Amino acid sequence: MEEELKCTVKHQDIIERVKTKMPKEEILFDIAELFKVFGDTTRMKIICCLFESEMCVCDIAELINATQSAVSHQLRVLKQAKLVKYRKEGKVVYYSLSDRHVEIIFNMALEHIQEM
Amino acid sequence: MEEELKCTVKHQDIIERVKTKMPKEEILFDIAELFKVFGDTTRMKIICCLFESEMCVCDIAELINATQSAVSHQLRVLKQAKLVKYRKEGKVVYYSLSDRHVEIIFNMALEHIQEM
DNA sequence: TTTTTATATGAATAGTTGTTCATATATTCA
DNA sequence: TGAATATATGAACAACTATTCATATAAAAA
Repeated sequence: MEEELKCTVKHQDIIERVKTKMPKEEILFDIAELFKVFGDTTRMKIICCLFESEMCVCDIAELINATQSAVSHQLRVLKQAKLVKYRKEGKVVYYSLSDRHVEIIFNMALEHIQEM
Repeated sequence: MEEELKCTVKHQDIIERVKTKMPKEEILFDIAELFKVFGDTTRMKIICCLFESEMCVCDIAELINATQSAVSHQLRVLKQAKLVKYRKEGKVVYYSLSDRHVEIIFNMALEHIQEM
């Protein structure tokens, strides 16, 4: 790891400054994990469904044209990331977004995409 | 795909409404691709370095404790996603963020993380 | 109680991705 | 020109991930 690096540029002042301002390793990891969850088309579609209203699993599956199983697996990922919450009504489970951040983050990305 | 789905809940009114408001497949794909780029710790670290100032490859490598090769590969990914730009000065290449959206998206995620 | 329906989940598999290693390219310096 | 330095890149490999298939669970309906 060190041996391979022969570069000697090292703007030491900048390096020091950045080092102090850089978020902790653990926070960077968590943020990357969060973005990883957004980084899948199926999950992105599910999230978009939920912008409108809460929705049950089989409606989501129909809407995004995926199997019930695939949707259920991905909802679990979203649930673990605390991006969605759910309520049960008999045998039907209704999912919804857990907070407004999701939509804000989505819109920022959309804006970035559309400017390119 | 269809045969496995026996669910018959189908709130047809909601399905129709969501269908019309849902962004196009292609846009959702692009957004997911963008988030995928954010969804890696190494790239996240590189991005954080660049919040402060432009920086050359070997300084980034030293700062985040990664090999020159790994950093270079990931800078390529960031470049393809148009998240970073670069300028050459002799044999040294200085990378910087291509726009302010990156920081906004990052901060939204940070906020979300810290509320959980 | 048996059947049907809605959802969840484990295992297997195929596809993707990040790192490393070796090497290529390009620029500077002696 | 030749050596050293900064960066880029292709190939190989290991690790991870999303889907499918089969099946489990749980609630409702018959």
